[in-house]
Amino acid sequence: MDQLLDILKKNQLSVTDGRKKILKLFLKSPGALAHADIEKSTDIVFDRVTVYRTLQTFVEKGIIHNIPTADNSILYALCKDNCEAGHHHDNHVHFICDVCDKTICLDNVSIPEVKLPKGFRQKQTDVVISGICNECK
Amino acid sequence: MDQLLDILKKNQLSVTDGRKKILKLFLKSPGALAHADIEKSTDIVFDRVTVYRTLQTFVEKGIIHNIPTADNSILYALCKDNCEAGHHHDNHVHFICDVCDKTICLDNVSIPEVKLPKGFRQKQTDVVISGICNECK
DNA sequence: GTAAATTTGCAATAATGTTGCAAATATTAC
DNA sequence: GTAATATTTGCAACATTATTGCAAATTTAC
Repeated sequence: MDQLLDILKKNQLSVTDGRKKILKLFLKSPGALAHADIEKSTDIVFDRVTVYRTLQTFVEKGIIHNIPTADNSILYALCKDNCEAGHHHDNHVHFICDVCDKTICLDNVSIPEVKLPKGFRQKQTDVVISGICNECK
Repeated sequence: MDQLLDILKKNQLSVTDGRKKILKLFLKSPGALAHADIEKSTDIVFDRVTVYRTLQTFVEKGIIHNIPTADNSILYALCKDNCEAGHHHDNHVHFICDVCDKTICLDNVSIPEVKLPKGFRQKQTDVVISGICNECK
């Protein structure tokens, strides 16, 4: 059965063309996507606003998560199965290639423990590594 | 002697009111600053463009560095002494408080080693932890 | 001090993100 | 399938954030 429908229905979302196409993009893409990437994708001819709202919905439902970047861009990537709405268990490292500029989720590399000073309570840890990826070198 | 002048001259920058005031803000601030923080600061009455260019110059010279965030904001923080132009040795953890929304450089918490898959070459590692800081709890 | 180099502010422009509302589409009940 | 209801989409307008060129002002070097 169709994976797209499956994901959307599991999250109690109406199945629309926009959501299907954007979700398909994520499933096809090896790395993370910026809003601009999605808008520029020739497959998708939807309004800017629709893209914004779709991404927002997907984040709320836990289908995708956003990745911290040092520049001002917001990147989104698919969440693994164990993400629920509002609860992201996104404990892998993100890699940004300086050459091809792509962001890749290193699902196999887990985030190391970090001990914080007294009084700090830790909720989420993001690790972003930049350098040269395995395709560019 | 004046610390501000010292830093600016070491980096071969003209000493101007704007640069002095913005640099002073960073020296006073315990954590990281967003562009908006700097603009809103009552001390500074410079044009937006000047703030943008000053921050850009400071980053290029290695005086400040930017911090990755999961939302769209860009945060800047002072670099420690061992940063050179273009080469940031910014190996500490950044903490973002969910309550007061401040970003703090945890200079004492160093970044753990992360082993990458074959073919990846690592240049910089950023760790951003969010939660509740020692003042809000 | 003066000349040369740099920096600043203004204006215009571009890019990015948000909101309200009517039209279009999807879902539910039958 | 069709009708009623709920949701989503696109448009328009607007708000925020970022960038560029150029003349005026400031800083530096002499």
